[in-house]
Amino acid sequence: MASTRTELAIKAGYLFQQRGYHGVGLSEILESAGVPKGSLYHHYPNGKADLALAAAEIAATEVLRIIDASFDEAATYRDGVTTYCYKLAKYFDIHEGKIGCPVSATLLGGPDNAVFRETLSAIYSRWMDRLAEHAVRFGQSAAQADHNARRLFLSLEGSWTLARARGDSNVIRELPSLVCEAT
Amino acid sequence: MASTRTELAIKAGYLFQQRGYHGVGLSEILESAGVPKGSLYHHYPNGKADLALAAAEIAATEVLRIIDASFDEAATYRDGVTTYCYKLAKYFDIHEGKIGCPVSATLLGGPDNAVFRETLSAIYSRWMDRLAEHAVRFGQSAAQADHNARRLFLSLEGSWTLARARGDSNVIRELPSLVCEAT
DNA sequence: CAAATAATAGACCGGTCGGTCTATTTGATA
DNA sequence: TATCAAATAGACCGACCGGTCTATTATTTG
Repeated sequence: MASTRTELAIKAGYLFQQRGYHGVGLSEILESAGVPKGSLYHHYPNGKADLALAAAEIAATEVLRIIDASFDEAATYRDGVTTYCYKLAKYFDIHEGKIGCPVSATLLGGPDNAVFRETLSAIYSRWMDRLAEHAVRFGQSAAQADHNARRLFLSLEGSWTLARARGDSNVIRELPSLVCEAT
Repeated sequence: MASTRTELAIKAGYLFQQRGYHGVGLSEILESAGVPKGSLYHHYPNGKADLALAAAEIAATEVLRIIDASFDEAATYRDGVTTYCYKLAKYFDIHEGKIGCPVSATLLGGPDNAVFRETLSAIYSRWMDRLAEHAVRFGQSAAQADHNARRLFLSLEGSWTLARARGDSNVIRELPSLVCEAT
């Protein structure tokens, strides 16, 4: 098992993704991670807010990892997009369709804090930049790559929401044909 | 002023859209609407949950109205999309960039309730269907129309999220060039 | 081994949560 | 005007919230 500190952030992350920052109480997080309250405030002196930022950071990095894994093994840009969407759909299913974008529920639902919004904005930019890098690697111009990265990202955010509402991950799997021009 | 019942739902809606179902307390809703607690439970016997459903329904209808207003006065499908996005961006600005999709924060952030998810799913379908109807009206085939409606809807949901994170409504205004093929 | 530090453990606190309940006021109807 | 339901008003409740604090146990380090 990961360190207590990491374990807390991961478990808190799952819960935040399901029911939002204010929808989850500390007691539930603590119980889910099997950790007493003293440990939480030892590792995260600012409590819930710290924990949410850490959880978002971990989730954001995990998504970057998935992006790389998807595009590194791809033959074309569209292949990468397809693999990426399938991996995310699988992730969605594993969590019983109760989970949305790994960071938006945590950070947008949180306190009206500027730090939260800026962190979220930075994470989104990181994702889009990475997607664009891969697009460039497959021969797209910088402008094309940015265009396609943003298009994919925005649609994906929407798909996550629609998938949760419908309880159906296929919405995510259908994305490639929606965002990529017909071959 | 609208009836107490409607006023409550509207004000509650704005607050839910900003901070999610669990992020807003009854006391704040009551204060915002200038209504005592007794009235709330008179008009909405099931309390907060009822109120959220009513708020979502009102917001959903308002969006349909905006869709119609945008496409009815348009010369082409793309014109309609552009007007639609501009209207929504303006709505976003009016509320100081603190507001997201008028229904997702309210219903997805709410109780883990099946009714909430089904209501949300139905609202989304209504929006996409209406968008597709207008697309057909501009000469698109049923398949094209569905494709474009879903593409617009998903990107728009994403744009709302990104706009909130960045505090910038231009993300929404840039949508038409992102989701419509180059003219 | 001794001392210091890190980490765990959980009792406890004031405040706020959503919800209930009784009382009063308002407005329609006879 | 008398009656009755609709609506308003807000005191009150137990539960839970995030957070603080002290005590104890592990772990490192001299």
